[in-house]
Amino acid sequence: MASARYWLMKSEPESYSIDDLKRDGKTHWDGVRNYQARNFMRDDMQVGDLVLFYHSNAEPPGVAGIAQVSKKAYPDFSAFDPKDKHYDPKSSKANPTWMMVDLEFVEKFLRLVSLQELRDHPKLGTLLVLKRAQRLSIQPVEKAHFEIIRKMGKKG
DNA sequence: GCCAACGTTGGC
DNA sequence: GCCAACGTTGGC
Repeated sequence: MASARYWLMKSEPESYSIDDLKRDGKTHWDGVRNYQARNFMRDDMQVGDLVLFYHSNAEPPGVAGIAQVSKKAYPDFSAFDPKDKHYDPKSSKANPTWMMVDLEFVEKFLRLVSLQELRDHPKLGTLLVLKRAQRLSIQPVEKAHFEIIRKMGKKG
């Protein structure tokens, strides 16, 4: 079995925050409509992979906590529902275009680790989320970077 | 609210 | 297959 991977996944806290995940315990990550992000979920995510839960479009934006992949990729049923915001008529049940994974809550950081703090950290230079206009909603993260950010979130 | 950057669409 | 137009993301 390949070793666990680490990820960063963005969510707008107004639609789904780390507190929502804490309340729910787990959730399905529906609504991803970007091929690169889908491929990460479909091809690379394994049960047990750890995820930095990132609040985007927030004040301030940053990493709010940690989640864990609890179910491998399966068809995103929100694409089949004409009433759903993320409905995609090109995706059929017989041949689904879009996939999702399930995430379960692991921990909420003692404090939000802001995007600015990530930028200021000397060892996080290649972290993808720091790149200008990096819009990808699911990004791979190096283990060393994951550990640094987790530690930042555990300090007051 | 602005707008740069980027992915997708569709005309040719 | 090119590329302009368009829609979306997301920091500021």
